[in-house]
Order: sequence, then C-alpha cells, then structure tokens
Amino acid sequence: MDVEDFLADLNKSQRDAVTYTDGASLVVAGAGSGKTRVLTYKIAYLLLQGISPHAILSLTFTNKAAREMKLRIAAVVGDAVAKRLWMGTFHSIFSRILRSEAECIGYPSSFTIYDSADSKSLLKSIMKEMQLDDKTYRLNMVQSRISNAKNALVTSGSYQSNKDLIAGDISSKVPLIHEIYTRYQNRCKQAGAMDFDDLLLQTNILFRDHPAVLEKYRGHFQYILVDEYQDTNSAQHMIIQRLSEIHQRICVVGDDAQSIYSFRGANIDNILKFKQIYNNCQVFKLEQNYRSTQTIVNAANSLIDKNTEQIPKTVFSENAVGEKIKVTASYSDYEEGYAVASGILELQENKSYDFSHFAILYRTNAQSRILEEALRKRNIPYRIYGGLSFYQRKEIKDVLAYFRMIANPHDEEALKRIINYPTRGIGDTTMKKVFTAAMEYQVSPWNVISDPQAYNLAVNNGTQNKLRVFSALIESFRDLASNLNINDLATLVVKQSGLSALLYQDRSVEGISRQENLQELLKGISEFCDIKREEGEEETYVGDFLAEISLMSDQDTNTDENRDQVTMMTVHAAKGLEFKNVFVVGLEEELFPSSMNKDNYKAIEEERRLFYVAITRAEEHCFLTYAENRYLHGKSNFCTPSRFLKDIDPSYLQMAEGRGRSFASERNTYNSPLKQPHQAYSQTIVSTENKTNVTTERLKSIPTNTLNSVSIDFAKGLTSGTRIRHDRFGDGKVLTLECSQSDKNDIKVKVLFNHFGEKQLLLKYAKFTILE
DNA sequence: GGCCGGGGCATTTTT
DNA sequence: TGCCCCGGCC
Repeated sequence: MDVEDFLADLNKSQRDAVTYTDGASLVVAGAGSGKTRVLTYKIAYLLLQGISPHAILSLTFTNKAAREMKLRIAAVVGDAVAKRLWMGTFHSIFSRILRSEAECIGYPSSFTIYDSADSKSLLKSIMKEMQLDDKTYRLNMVQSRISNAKNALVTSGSYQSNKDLIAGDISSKVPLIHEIYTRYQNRCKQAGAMDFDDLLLQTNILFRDHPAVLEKYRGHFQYILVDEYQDTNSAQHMIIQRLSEIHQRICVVGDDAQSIYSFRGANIDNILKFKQIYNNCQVFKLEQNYRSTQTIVNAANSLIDKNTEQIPKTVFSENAVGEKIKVTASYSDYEEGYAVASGILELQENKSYDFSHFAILYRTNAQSRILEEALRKRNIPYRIYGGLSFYQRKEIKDVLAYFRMIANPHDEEALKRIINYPTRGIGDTTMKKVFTAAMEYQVSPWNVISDPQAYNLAVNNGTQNKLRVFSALIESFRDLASNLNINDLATLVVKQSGLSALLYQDRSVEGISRQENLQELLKGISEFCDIKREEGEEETYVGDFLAEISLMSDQDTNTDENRDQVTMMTVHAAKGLEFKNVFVVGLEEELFPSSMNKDNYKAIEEERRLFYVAITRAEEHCFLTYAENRYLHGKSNFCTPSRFLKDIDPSYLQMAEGRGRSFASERNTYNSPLKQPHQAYSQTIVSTENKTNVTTERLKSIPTNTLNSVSIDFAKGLTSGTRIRHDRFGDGKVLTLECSQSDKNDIKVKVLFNHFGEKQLLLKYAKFTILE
C-alpha cells in the first residue's frame, strides 16, 4: 500500500503525530479531534514500515476500544497481522504477562481474578473475623482506601511503615486499615487470586524484583502506545515508564480536559507532567474538532477555560455554526423529564431524526427513573445503560464460581458461593470452622475441606460426609476439565451440580428470567468456542474461558445496538461516544457538581471536566436543563442552578423563553415554589427556527490493501470472489482459499467482510451461506 | 434454611 | 423514596 495515499486521510497535525516514531511523544487530542484515528493510523504506519506486530504494545482502557481499533487496523494490514499485535486493556495484557511469569512472584499461573464484588466479600469476612464495627469501618471506604493504596503502588508492607497513611487513618478513626490490608493481601495470595488492582501492582512488583523479566519485555516491546492517558493511575504510569525507559519509543494520547476518573485513582499529573518525565518529548496537539458545531465547541471551550490546571490548547470547529445551546429551567424534576421528552419529540419531527440520535446524560444513575417514566408516557423508546452487567447477575456468577473452583479450587470466594448452593447441608457453622482451621494452618479452605482430618476439623461424621461429597464433586469436574472443552464441561457442570434443577423448579417471572440468563450464558460459551475454533484453536478449556471473561464488562456484551432508541446513561459512561443531540439534565448545585465534591477545588475542576465531556458528546444540538425542586432521598429539595452554567459564555446560550431567568444574577433569589404558578410543564426546549445543516465529517473507511497469496479455488463451491454471508460477521467477499499440506480438509478462507475487515476462517467450522 | 420486616443508607465505576 | 443488609422467627 502506498504510504502517501494512506496519510492523505489525515490533517497536518494528525499526520505529524502519526509519522513521528523516533522517541517519546504526547498527543494532546481535544474532544472529537480524531484521537482514535491517529492511534490506529500510527500503528498501521509502524506496521507498513516493517515493524513486527509482535513488537508493538498498544494499551486501551476498555476491551471495546481495543477490539474496534484492532478491526480498523486489520482493514489496512490484514487480519493475520493485526491479530499478532499486543493490543488490549492494561488489565488484560498484563494479566497475560503475569500468567506466564506467575511463579516468579508466588502465584499460580491459573490465578483467579477477583472482581470488585469478590474483593468486597473477602474484606467483609476479614472485618468480621477482626470483629470490627462495620459502621466505623465502612466497606466501601475500606475497599477504596486499599484500592487507592495499590494504585499508588503502596503494598501492604509499605502501608504499615508509611507514617502519613497511618496518621491519616488514625485521625479518620480507622487505625486498623493497614491490618485489614495485610490480611486481605495474604488471603488473596492464599486463594491464588488477584483483584483488578493487583494486576497492575503485581506487574510492577514483577518488573521491580525480576530485572531479567523486565529486560525480556523491554526488548520485546519496541513501540508502546497508550490511549486515554489522562485516565492512567500511578501503577499504570510506572509500568509504562519501566518498559519504555531505554528506547523511549512511547506515544501517549489523551485529553487532560477529559480526565474524569480520579476517584478511581487516575492521576491527571501523568499527562500534565509527561513532558518533564520524557525529555526530548515531542508534543502534538490535535485541535480541530470534527464532531460538533462551532457553537458547541466554543461553549465547551469557554467552560473548560475556567479550570486552572490544563495543557493550553485551542480546540476549534470548521463545521456549521449551529444553534445555540438551549438552557431550560423546570419547576421540578418531574417536569424536567417531561420537557426533555417533548424536546426529543419536537426535534425528531421537525428534523426527521431517529430516536437513536438522542442521548440523555445525567450525573447520577438515580436520575434515570423519573426520566424513564417521562419517556415511557410519551411512547419514546429508550435504553438505559448502567446497572448490573450480565456477568454480575447472581445466576451467572454462580455458574462461573463452579468454573473457578475447577480452574483453581483454592479460590475462597468461589467456594463460599457454591459450597452450599444448591444446599448440601453445609451451613455457616461448618464453614466458620473450616475458615478457622484454614487460618490456623495457613492453608486454603479447600485444603481443609478435602482433608478435614489433617487439619483437625471438629465436625461430626454426617458433616464430614457432606464435605466429602462436595469435594468429590469438584474433583470429578476437575478430572474432566483437562480433557473436556468448556462447552461440554459447562453443560455437565450445570446439570451435575444441581444448579439447573434448582433454577428450573422456580416458575416465577424472575425465575424464568434467570433460566433465560443461564441459557444465554451457555449460548455465549458455545459461541466463544466457535470463534476460537474458527480462529484455529481446536478446543477451549475452562481456564481460557475464565481468563477472557473475568476482564469483560457489560460494555462488551451490549448487543442489539441497532434498535432505534434514545440512549440514557451517566456522563461518565458517555465518554468516548457521540450523539447528534444531547440533553444534559440535572444541572443543579449539589447534583452537578455533586455535593460530595463541592468543597474541594480539585474535585470541582474534575466535575467541570465532566460537564465538558457531557457537552462535547453533542454533534448538532445540545440542551441543558435543571429543576428548581428535586426529590432526593425521599424528600423534596430546593435546587440552585449549577455554577457551571455561569461558566459558559452566555453568547452561546439561549434561555428557554418565558422561564429562562438569568441565573447569573439571581442565584437563590428565584420565587419560592409556593408563589410559583403551578404551571403544568416547562416550556418546550426546541425552537424550530434556524434550521442549520450540520455536516459532521464522517471517518472515511480505511482502504484495504490487496492480497496476492496463491488461491486454491475449490471447496464447498467457494472461489475467490464468492460473496458470502457469515452468521456473525455479515456479508463479505472471499479473497483466497488456502489448503494445509498435511490435511486436505483443513482449508483456511480469507474473507473481506464489509463491516469487520479481513478475517481468516477455518472452512470446516465457519458458519456462512453463499450469496448469489 | 428461608422468609419477613426494620433500620440505615445513599456519586461517578473503562478493569 | 427505595434498596440492601441483618437479625429474628418459623
């Protein structure tokens, strides 16, 4: 492929950022400025320069981002090459490395990954064992202190000797955090488990304590790229720094103005101070916004300008000027919902938008209920994002817990979940004894259960027998697991554990839904095996499956995106997305900014960035609404308009007629609700004048290079050029067929799919039909 | 072991 | 207001 042609799709600064590959670089990418585009092109560019895909490490924050990027790169360089890239989330890439180096740091390579619920449950047990008052030691607080420590690379050992932390805990009246942390860490290790934070912390420990291992990966990863750098925490930053220290070929991309995850340990200084850490660092600024109207971009700029700590940049748009941002006051949260619903319907009718062109963004999930009600009353289809993800549902976690016990029986949290589910007469009393014995002998509860006598477990013969039956069940699964693929194993486990019988005797609505979820899981497992098989892996075992899904979130499982629905989500969840029309609701003091952050200047700046993220999601229309009264925790509260509304240059705003007060001068002076005429609903938000045609530049599809490998034109009626429809990848065209020399039935088909780029499929497993 | 009711509580959550 | 957790009771 011609490199010049390929670069012609980029603007000057994007091109400069892509082609600079000699040393460290920071790409400051304003909202909507083609950040992902630069990353994908840069990787493709490196590959076209002849760099091995193997030598490129590229890190993202979500699986979805990694997958999409891989797909786009595959469209340029082909699936086979893209597949060999080290591309994924920090957590998935480093869990992979940790698995292969696990024994250096004393973990089994089949270690379990504890999700946040597992780690909560373990902490709860520990605090109970320590007889701590759970009102003083609040679970969420304890968990976040430990998590913050890990993200700041403070191990349990260094926590204990850190005077500031200890003093801080004493003054917060929780002096025993260090003790909880130490016990927690020991228990995780005993269970052969790492929590999400461990994946980063242990990687650092591995690299710190094993120079040879570090050298190996340093040599391996010749180029390192990191997306969303503003959201990295210290642990991630340190891993990157260690790996890139020698060659300095690191490129980080991000936008300091969109750093909104400090509460999860993200450290905005990582991006602000990047230049100081890497001398000779080149800075590229992507300042042209291709997403939004000029008005939206300018309004967002005027807002973020009020923050003090930021990298100077001038984001601009050459799109249409667009309409002003409409600000609407409503009497109550209820009417705010009504106003939003009316706004959607009106705009939709006037400009023939689909429902899927709208998003409603809010600060807290609790706000969704009332909005949902308003939309439902007006028959507006919607989809709420957030809430329990598929893998967090009880019935799913139960099945997965059996798998976890099979892969790693020392997994204490999995054991707790299933030992008496379905009921086997092993109750709390027995388990308490088991845990006490486990602690006394410094072994895992599984060790105790599988050999009670060795650990002097004081239980009667009946109980001993029950334990024996349970451990025999798990052992029998474990015996099978090494020769049985996960698909067959899953069917067997669900049946023999008694789970399916239990689930299927419940005929209630919820029960039926649980059964459906179980079926969904089994279907998912079967598809997972199919995918692996098509990619050339004959069998997938329980460990492979767990390794993959324990780092998946609901973001990855969202299917049926094609429905025409209004999107409702928190502002946090909307990061990285874009919509033609955006409603940002609940712009009130105490809510946005959140009351928890109002006294802290840094926190207020983060809330302001959050608002910036919200506004910049909009391509064509942006609406801001607030209510004067809102139900919160069961009682009605008077609300003051958000201070952030005053931060936006008023020339980009339009107050909804009739009720558009100047909140700038009237804070706290609006009429009391009693004096307010109880008019039914607020003014509708949309004005029909100023129809502007906003043209948003769409990313051009990446051109595909041609292939020239030898084709063997037979097998199932396929020849190169045949159009097929694949069950999952949709329509595509066969490029080549290739027959393995050892096995004539082993035919690989390269197909160029319209939406998924180039894929290599194994003919005997691929599910497709021939078109024409 | 499962069900019911009272009390306390309440952001945001890429992994 | 509504959810979750715990403790008490059957």
